[in-house]
Amino acid sequence: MLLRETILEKSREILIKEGFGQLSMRKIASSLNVSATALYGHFKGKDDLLVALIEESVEMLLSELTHAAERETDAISRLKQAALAYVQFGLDHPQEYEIMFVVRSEEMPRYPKEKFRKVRTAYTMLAETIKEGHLTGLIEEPEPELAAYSIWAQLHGVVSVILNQRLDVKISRNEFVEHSVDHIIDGFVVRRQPV
Amino acid sequence: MLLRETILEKSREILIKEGFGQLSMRKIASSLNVSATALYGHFKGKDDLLVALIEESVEMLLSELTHAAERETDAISRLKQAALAYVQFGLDHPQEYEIMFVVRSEEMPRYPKEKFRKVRTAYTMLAETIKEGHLTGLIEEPEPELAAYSIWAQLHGVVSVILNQRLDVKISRNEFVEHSVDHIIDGFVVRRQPV
DNA sequence: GTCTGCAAGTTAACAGTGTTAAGTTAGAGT
DNA sequence: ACTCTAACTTAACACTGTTAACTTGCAGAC
Repeated sequence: MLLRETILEKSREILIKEGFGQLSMRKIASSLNVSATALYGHFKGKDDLLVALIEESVEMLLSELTHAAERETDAISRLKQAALAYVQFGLDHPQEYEIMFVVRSEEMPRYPKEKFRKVRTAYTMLAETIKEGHLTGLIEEPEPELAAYSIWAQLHGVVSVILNQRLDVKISRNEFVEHSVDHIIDGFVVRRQPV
Repeated sequence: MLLRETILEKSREILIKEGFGQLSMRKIASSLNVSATALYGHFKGKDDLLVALIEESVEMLLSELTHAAERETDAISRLKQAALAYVQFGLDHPQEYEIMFVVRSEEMPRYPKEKFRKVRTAYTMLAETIKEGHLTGLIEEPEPELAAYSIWAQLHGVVSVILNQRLDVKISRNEFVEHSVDHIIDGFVVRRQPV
């Protein structure tokens, strides 16, 4: 019996091992010793399968973000740990990150915007933390939601540049990440000691 | 006579009108009333054609960045104008931006990293400006090249999030851009007046 | 003026993609 | 025992990039 879960498992395996470009319905099917059309009984199409993979990946990411944040007490540390965890997730799971944030909805006409809503949940966590930091006076930011999107975008940029191998080989990856995350987060923080 | 230039022109037309996903060798060829294989006399393959398109687009972007920067005198204004121009270019030319910065080199096995070097020239401009601002004491940044990459990554994130339609509809695009660019650039600026 | 060589195109074909339509098959429920 | 249905099959369509082999027209050399 060919279950939905089995297909997803094998798909993720191929995705991780060979990358998104190599993930084809026929390849998934044949590696399960099954005809390609068999998959269409469990998923409406490749888009549908991909969305299922994406939703699983979002769960993974959210769980890691929550984990990273809950170890800290003050809003700023939480923010920074979450940011670092976000970047780390991208670097540790490049293929998963790609299907979540790089694969354009345009390539998936049948799942336009709504299905991607869940992807956005990542930023609400940021928004909450920022809002909290604002209330406790640690962060000067009148518009937490806007700031959350802004922070998210900037973190996404950091991950993208590394994953797309656009970084100069002379630049240390770790230094780059630290420098960027510091810059992204500390910009929102009220200077703790006067200059 | 079917010239290289004509192919590039038509390719760009299709790219802009229908998007990267719709840009196929056969479509380019047939819209030029020519067989698909004819293109292979002028380009080694689709990768090669794409790289040619990318190089043209990089020229466009660099010219706009230079233009935006040279209107200003101090390093900070130049930096901010260049940053705004970068984002604006991305929003004005989404398809061109995509082939430059989103299409992964993994999808183009024959043009691994080296051919993408020219894309990186954008950041050297930033590095120069930062270095200059550092010398004149307006910017506190001991590592201009690292900072340039960091700024670039963050700007790229801002553009990506908008282009991939990941931004909430309730968030104003202009506000988002302004907020983000301010945050990205001002973080490097020495506070002009004490708090 | 004929002949050669080459550049620029052609058609046919291969291997791959997502997807649909129609047919089979095995097993559970009545 | 019969029917219905879920899960699968093969065949086919319309695409994709790319290669090999063939044609055609034109410029330059003798």
